[in-house]
Amino acid sequence: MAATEDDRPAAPSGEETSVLLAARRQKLERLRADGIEPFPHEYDGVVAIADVKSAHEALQDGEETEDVYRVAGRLAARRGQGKAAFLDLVDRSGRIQLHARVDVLGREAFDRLISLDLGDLIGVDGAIFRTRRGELSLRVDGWTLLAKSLRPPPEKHHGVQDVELRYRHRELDLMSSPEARDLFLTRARIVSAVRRFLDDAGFVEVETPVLQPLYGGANARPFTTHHNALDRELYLRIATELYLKRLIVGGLEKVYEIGKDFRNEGISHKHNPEFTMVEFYEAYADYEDMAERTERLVAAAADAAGYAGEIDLAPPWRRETLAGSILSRTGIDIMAATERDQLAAAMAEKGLRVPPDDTWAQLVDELVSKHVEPTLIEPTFLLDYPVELSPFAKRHRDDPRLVERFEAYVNGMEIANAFSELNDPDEQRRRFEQQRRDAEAGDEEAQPYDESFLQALEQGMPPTGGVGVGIDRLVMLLTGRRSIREVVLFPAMRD
RNA sequence: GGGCCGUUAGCUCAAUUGGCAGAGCAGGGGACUCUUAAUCCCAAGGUUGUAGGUUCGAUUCCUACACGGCCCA
Repeated sequence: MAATEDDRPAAPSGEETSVLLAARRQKLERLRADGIEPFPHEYDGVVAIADVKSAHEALQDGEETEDVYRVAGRLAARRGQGKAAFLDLVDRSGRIQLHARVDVLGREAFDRLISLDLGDLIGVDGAIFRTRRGELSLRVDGWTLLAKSLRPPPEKHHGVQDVELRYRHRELDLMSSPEARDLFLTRARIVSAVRRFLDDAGFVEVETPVLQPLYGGANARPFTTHHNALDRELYLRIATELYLKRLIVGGLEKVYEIGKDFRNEGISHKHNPEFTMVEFYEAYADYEDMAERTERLVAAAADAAGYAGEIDLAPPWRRETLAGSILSRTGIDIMAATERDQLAAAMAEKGLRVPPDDTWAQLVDELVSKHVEPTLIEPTFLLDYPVELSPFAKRHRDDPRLVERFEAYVNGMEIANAFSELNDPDEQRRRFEQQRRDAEAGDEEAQPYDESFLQALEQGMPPTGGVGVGIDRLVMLLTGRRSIREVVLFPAMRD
């Protein structure tokens, strides 16, 4: 009968889409009806697929063994031949081909195996062999359903391509993309390497508050939240700096923290509102010492990541003063043009854009980010910042207009920031007062006045060097990714 | 915040000037004991991001919005 407008089924809706889901649910119910538990509790003795394969690389084409293994993972593909079938099983370490044969398994177990859905999780006992075509495979002697999958997996060959879907449902990206799995395993190795490097150097890992009565330690706006029982506002930290320095006051001497900071600012390829930072502080050290530690830490992380990029990260890195870098790129001497209008005039003379409301410090920042940063491809320390830009850094021993501070740049991107830490409490108090004036003048990123921190400094803090390294950016650098969202498992997304 | 691009089946992608919205994978039925993007046969799968507008007719043109990407600030 020819279909006409009138016999067409009613316009399909969400229910129609769920034909695929209904088929899987039906299989689930069938399994239960047949007395098979679709979600068993355990499966002991599993071996990584990569280990199974590497132990038998020497097998000849067509050679069979009775070396049996137990593997487990997700069913990724199926190629049936009627009374035999090949299936691909994927675990975190890799993929292995399974060979299911009715004469080995018996009719029932065989039929049940090949009627599984792609995406189902199974465990397999079997003997390793190499097919006549040369692929290491496992002959399925027995198998167990470990978890029924009730949703179809991503496309078998292309995986998830839609960027939005990859970010919102990273599990789909991970299950379908070995590259995605490798990336996040590499990220984990980088974090481990950072921790190991600092542990080995005698640093103590600590944890300081994420929820803070007062935020500080960076120029950024915070997220605020509310504590119900205390009925008060709390802030999510923007940095760990001030608490870590209190631990230096307390005598822990070398401390570090790896954790999330939260900054209430725009999202870009270099910025996620929550990001991972390692900060480490070392008593009796200055910023020069910290520069050496930083370049060695990054080299250690690069080694752990198997970094093979074009940029040479081996120490020692290039060192350049901030003022010198601006002078060489633009011909403007910020140490000569020390007044706001002087600098603005110098910039105008060179034909550079001058944001009319910017302060002297903001103009310097503008010059650096526009004209210097993009040129810093090889790893470079920019040294000696204007005091106005650095409320927690100690004055430069040779020039009172500067502080002893560096930012480390690689591939045009800032990856670290460090100071000889300001430990004179009276000087710190004056800096806070300046910040308060900046805030009153409308600077939303100015530091709040932190009396508690000042009291800590008054107890006496040894000369100290401190560094913060952005872990996400380090991972970007070491894995060659252009967006922070690629290296964060679940990046911030709009609803 | 501005500009450009994108959004079509569960997934990956097509669709001529504005003229019946297609394919591959996955899923359903069947054949197949060395396949590997397995193959072959059959059937099914759609509110084309959302809301409007123009038109006899819109996936296609226009407006707004949402989400995402790239570039700029």
